[in-house]
Amino acid sequence: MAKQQASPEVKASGATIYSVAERAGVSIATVSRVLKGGAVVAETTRQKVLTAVDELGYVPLGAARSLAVRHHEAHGLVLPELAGPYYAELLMGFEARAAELAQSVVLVLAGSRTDLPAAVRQLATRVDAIAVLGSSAIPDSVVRLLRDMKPVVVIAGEAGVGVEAVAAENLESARELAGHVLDHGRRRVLFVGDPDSGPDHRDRHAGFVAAHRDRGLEPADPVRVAPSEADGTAFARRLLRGEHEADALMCANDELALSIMTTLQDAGRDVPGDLAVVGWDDVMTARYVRPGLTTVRQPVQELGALAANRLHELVSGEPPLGHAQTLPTQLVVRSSCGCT
Amino acid sequence: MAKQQASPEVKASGATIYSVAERAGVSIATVSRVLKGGAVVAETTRQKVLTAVDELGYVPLGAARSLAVRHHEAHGLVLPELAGPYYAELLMGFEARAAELAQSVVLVLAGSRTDLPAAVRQLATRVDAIAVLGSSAIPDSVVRLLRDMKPVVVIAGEAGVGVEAVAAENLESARELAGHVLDHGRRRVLFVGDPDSGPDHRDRHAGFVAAHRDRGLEPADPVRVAPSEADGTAFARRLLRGEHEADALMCANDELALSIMTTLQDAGRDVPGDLAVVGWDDVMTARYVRPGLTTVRQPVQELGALAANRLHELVSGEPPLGHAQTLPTQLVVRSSCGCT
DNA sequence: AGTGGGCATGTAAGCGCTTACATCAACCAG
DNA sequence: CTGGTTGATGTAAGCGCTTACATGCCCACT
Repeated sequence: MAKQQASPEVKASGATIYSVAERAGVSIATVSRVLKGGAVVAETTRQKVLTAVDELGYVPLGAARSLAVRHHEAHGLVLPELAGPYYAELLMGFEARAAELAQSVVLVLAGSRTDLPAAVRQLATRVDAIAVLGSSAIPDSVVRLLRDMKPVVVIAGEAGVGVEAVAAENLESARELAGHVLDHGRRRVLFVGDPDSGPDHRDRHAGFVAAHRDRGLEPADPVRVAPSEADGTAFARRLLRGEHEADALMCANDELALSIMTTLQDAGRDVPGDLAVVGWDDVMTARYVRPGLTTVRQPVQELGALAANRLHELVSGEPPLGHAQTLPTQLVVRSSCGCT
Repeated sequence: MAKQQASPEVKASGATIYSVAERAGVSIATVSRVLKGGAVVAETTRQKVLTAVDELGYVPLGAARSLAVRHHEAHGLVLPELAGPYYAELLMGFEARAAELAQSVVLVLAGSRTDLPAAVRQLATRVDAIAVLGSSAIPDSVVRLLRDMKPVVVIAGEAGVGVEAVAAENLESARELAGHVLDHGRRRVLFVGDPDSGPDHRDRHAGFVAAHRDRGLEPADPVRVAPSEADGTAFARRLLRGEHEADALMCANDELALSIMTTLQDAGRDVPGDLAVVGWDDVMTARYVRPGLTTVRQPVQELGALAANRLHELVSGEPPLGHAQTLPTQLVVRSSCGCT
């Protein structure tokens, strides 16, 4: 019988640092050193180890390493869902920055969990720090829960004791946007969206109010509508039925604005002639519809990256910031507001 | 001096199963049992433990558990990026199913990695199985690498030795879509997209060819264009300059179709009068543009869920399927194809 | 030749869990 | 009473890594 030989087709595993060490004829410490790199190892030894790793198809067990070094090298991210471009972009920015920092990202979508507290509790078990989206879809209680387990940063939400926040600017840009609409001569502009659905939308509404006050005008009460296509369409129908009076709509996000605008157009209304419509987010569709949707662009990816970055700094022991970090936004004027 | 007492404001950690056991006056085995549930523990003991857990703010260390039980209870997912709704939806479906199966999901975006092989190698270190998107953005070498480390399923890609595949149907629906366009009387239809950018687009092109052959027609050569907005716009400009001749375009995806369609319209061309345009994916914008974009809807979320499911079955020791699993798609006829 | 200092490697002690097995008390049947 | 059950808990052996420290070797000096 010839000497035994590992068949290369075998799906690996079973190989541990011990089997590698044995095959290479060295100690496990040496294997660990060559795998990690950076330590002094003789070149010939290194080669022997690398060969053994290869032949055995050795894949280190992350859990063992994590246990030994006592951290996970992973960040958690909790988002409501991924419909629409906003969260996806946020996630891209987050993941990209996390990758640079050599952190894995483990994702939890609140929408698909029947037991969110349990899900985040279990998330906390396997990451070093967690970013959460500040949204009504993610109750405060969850943030509090997280907070005394791991470092937490809230995205587009509010800072609190033990919780940092990063956000895009809302109030001033909303004030600017609403002002822009009012300066077109519109006098009955409605805020469509729910100021209570999160600090983000609350601030947009606050800007809406401020712009009116700036001009000595009295703002109308907000029309409370969930920020989704379906709810936008439903609102548009009510508008068509005459249940609301308006010459302009400032919507809490683009999905709302777009669904409303097209529903009105399909019913023969002229936008912006009869009614101006503006949104928030600058989603892809905003530049494809006619008239182009006037909206506000947020640096969403940067926001995600910033969150990942703060998480890492927090984990690395940097002191928590007392205040929220805010990123500037940009008014994108197209034609739906009445501009030509 | 009064007895020492833990302040509740302290950010936890440091607490281990040992400290909990000590505080509760039991052994670590008992703590483990109550935390895991399902084992016989006296009610009074359970309460003592729970109280101690609470007071100490104990968060179990996932790595330690993983090491002891010898699996991660996590699935990896490798996607090219997250721009556009396709991948985001896929991810949603994947995450939702993974959640049901109590698996964490750790995400790797190829786009943000300078060293993808290293990234996936390190991913393999911390998950039990991995789903990869079959795309030219993710080289085959990466899939092969993964394959002899962990169970792998390729999404919208090809099965191979040791690699399962799940996909949405492409060929027949493409044949149907192309046939639909041809049956409108169009005789010079161009396939816009790159058949080599992945099995998905390759099959769509194959369907395009088949539909021509079905009718005794000779298909034009594909116009090789990357499936993105920018490349679509560039192609549209070439078309306007007369560099291509066509009365219909079958685009590899909606982003391409939409950017081409609006560029043509902005230049005064009539769609579908002068030129019919159809896409693939049924993104949100497809129903907002005028004319509505005729396209094909894929069950993207289900595809993600299916992948997560197979991963779990594979991990649980079920035998690999020899063939790819295919989900049906649905032709969505609007007006851009020439229908009224 | 003797000695000290690097360099390369090995030894072994954890890291914080799970779990098979051992123990022990309480109880019941004989 | 005694021995066998049963139920609740404890004991201790890993799981596969990292890393502080110990060891041993080779060589340059004196």
